[in-house]
Amino acid sequence: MTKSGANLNDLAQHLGLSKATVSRALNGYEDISEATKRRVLETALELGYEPSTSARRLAIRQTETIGLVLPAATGEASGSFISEFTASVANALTPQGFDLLVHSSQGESDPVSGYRKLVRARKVDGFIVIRTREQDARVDWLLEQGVPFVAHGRTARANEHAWFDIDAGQAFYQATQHLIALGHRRIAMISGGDLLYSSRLREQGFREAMKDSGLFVPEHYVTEGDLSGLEGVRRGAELLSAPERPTAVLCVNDATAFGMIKAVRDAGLRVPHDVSVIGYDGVALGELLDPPLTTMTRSIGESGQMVARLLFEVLRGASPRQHQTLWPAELLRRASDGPAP
Amino acid sequence: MTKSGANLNDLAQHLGLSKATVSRALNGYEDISEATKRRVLETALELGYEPSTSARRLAIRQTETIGLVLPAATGEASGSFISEFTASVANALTPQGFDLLVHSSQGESDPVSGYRKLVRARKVDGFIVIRTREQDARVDWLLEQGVPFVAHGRTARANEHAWFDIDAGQAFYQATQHLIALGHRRIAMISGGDLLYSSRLREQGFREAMKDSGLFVPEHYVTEGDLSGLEGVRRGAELLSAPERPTAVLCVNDATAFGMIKAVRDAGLRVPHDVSVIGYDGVALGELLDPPLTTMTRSIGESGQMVARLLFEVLRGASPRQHQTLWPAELLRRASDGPAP
DNA sequence: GTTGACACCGAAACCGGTTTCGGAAATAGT
DNA sequence: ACTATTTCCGAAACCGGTTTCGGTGTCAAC
Repeated sequence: MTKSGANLNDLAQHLGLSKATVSRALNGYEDISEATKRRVLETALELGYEPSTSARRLAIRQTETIGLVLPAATGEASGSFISEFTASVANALTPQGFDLLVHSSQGESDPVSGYRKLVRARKVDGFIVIRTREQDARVDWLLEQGVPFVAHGRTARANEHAWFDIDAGQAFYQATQHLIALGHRRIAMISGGDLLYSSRLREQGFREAMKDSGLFVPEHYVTEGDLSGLEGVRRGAELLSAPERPTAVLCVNDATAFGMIKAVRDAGLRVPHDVSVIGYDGVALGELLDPPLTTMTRSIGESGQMVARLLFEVLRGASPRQHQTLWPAELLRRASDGPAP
Repeated sequence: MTKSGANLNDLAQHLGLSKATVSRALNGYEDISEATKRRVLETALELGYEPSTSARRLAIRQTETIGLVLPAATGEASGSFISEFTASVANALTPQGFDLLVHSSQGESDPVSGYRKLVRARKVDGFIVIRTREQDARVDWLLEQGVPFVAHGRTARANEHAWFDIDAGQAFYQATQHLIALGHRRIAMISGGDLLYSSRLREQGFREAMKDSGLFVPEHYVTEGDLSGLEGVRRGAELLSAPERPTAVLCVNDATAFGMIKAVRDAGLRVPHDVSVIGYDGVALGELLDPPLTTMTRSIGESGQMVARLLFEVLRGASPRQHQTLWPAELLRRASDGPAP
């Protein structure tokens, strides 16, 4: 892997200058004359010189790398989110000379162990934490260790760390209002439990909207899936066989909504004629469903960029308190919602 | 990031030994007595010593990192593939002490530039190349530079490099035979053009099976999508409005198949009663469709592990010729295929 | 009592950059 | 003309490991 010949020493000798001067010239220091700077740049180009990243990292005591550890149980549900998010983060890192190190914590029972490994080996300067939970062991540990990071999603300790989040609670509030405006009264929700803090917040958004409209939510109208389509089918079937069948069901994510739609079909009913269904995520496949899924969404790519930007601020030493960003989601109305029967 | 105190020097002094001895003790060299080895290990543990990865990488002239550059136009179609594949690769790399560096080539017109950057900066020891095309500029360049890599998927130069691939051609051959056995004669296919070499191979598998059964494939029966669901809808609509409407359609991937199913529905027909549809990929959401999608598949996680394993062989200096692996795919029969009308 | 082999360990070079500190030359100030 | 600044560059230390090459000390062999 060291076929490219020229290192800093070669370059310096070739120029009749010292390593120090060449290094500073290449890094644009002010105390090098314009003339030599130019000369150095030219010769560097000519010799095809490129600094060794390993040497650089050792010298500057930074890795210029940020870590992303993929959660263990990342079902198909969040597949496209993860790939798109990863790509956009990597993309935002590149212009700053940073790399993205992806680690997987499959097969490890402890969600923190991946982080611990990377920190102890000093392989990264900071982390991006995704799919946050309300009580998040990873966040606890990073906070305790004082490792820089920004979370995509809030936690119970959101006021202590930098985060970026989509205001899914607000989105569910509005979606609920939307359904109410369509005449629905018996509205249910398939939540995602504690797998995702956002799941609870979505639930709260739904509950508040109902309360604000003076509508009652029976106990069994809020049920907990696991963000998967299969659970959507099961929970959906339960909801539909309940004594007072709901006329609309909000789903914590699109995968669950797909399952819900299947459950409606299995029950011999139709969407949205008998039951309206709304999801969250905006996966492209929703467009192809029968009917096309109404959902809530926000550009994943923009989220990734935003998170990366926040992380740079944090690395620069900014207080996390000033780097907590909430963006609204939009209701993408397709055809799985309609007036109450 | 250098809060952890002990480095090799500290450790050596603390032990009254030299750096060299301590280093060799930690790396299990034979010329260190068992007694001191033990002593070193213990003290290292006690002091919480962990070698600096940056220093190590500089010294051994290796990065112990492999690069994965995400293709620019990776639509939602391959989202879950990429995330799952990435995770499994990262997972397989960890036990060997290797890291996965993910780079994105969004916004860059040249598919090679990402690779060039990583190689010049000496940030990786090798690459994993995904979504290969028949004429693949990335493979050409890596071959030319002599950079170690293994491809997930074949190319026109498959005999020159290491690769791992699923035998999708064979899978399509069998799927076609399966449809023929069900009585279908007018079978069409929505291909993926040159975006993916595998797409052509799938097409060939289909064509051969037809030929081997003495069936004719009209010109317009093989049409080219772009692997997206939307194109599936469009191409599907075209196929259905053709004079001799096909009774079965093979789709290059599941996303396209989803689109095809929608096209059938839009045309007022039913799957599989009027038209059978078969996809490829085995995405979980296919299970929730109406009807559940018949598809071809092979574990993505196993593929990732296999690719990683091959890469280690290549890095060890093995000839690429001995590291070309083809695995069969399986037909996952759900409910979108049936007897010819 | 040498000698040779062997088991263990240390000094120092090296990997390839960055950074501190100071010195020489050129310029400005009086 | 002589000092005081600047301007520009070099020597050397440093980052934290690995590796080469010897150099002891011990023990068996002769």
